Amino acid sequence: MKEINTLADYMNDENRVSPEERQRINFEVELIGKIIEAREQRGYSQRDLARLSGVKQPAIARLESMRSTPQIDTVLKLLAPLGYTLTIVPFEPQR
Amino acid sequence: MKEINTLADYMNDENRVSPEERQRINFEVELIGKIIEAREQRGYSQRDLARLSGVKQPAIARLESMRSTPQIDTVLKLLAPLGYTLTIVPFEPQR
DNA sequence: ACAAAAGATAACAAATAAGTTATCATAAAG
DNA sequence: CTTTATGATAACTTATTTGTTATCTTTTGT
Repeated sequence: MKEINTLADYMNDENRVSPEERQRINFEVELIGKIIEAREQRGYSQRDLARLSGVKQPAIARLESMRSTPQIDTVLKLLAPLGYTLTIVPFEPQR
Repeated sequence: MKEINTLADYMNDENRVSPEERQRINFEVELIGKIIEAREQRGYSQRDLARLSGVKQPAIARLESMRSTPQIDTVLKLLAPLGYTLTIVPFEPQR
């Protein structure tokens, strides 16, 4: 039985987290990070971004603290005023 | 008053659809198209993809006919077995 | 010390995505 | 013609997101 001490250990354990699931979680973390980073870089408060995106401040707060899994249109509404969008790209499950 | 005859006319009318909203709708259409296309290219039925992704067949059918706005994790679950994922990229609202 | 702004959160309602189960119509295959 | 596979859909439940409104705490700036 492999020792699991950290979250990284857990995430990298093939028997517990599949490459697909890891990819998905990584993307979600990256996405939230990017939104927070871009928002702060532009000097926007959550309320500013709420006004610009049409998504309400409590929803932004929930999302930024990863207590919800947003719908795709919510994500795009938030990214747009931050100067980002999403694209679909090929993905090789790295073995 | 500008004449609106087709959906394209409507979508391209700056006074009705903002660049951000157009971008968002374009992405969602592209996404659905890609999922259908990739699924069929691989010879997968909706039931096949349901088994591979963990998303149920009725949910896939609703999504493919654009009668729902999926959550981001649902999108990623569907894209993974099709060999795709999402990335965040800069977006210039074209004037 | 005070005021203002920020992020977090609580509590509830409204909306909707997703699961569940079953069935239907259609098309393809035998 | 019958069977089989497929996509669509119906009906209902469950789970979750989002909106709404309000408040709280903390931080920042004066």
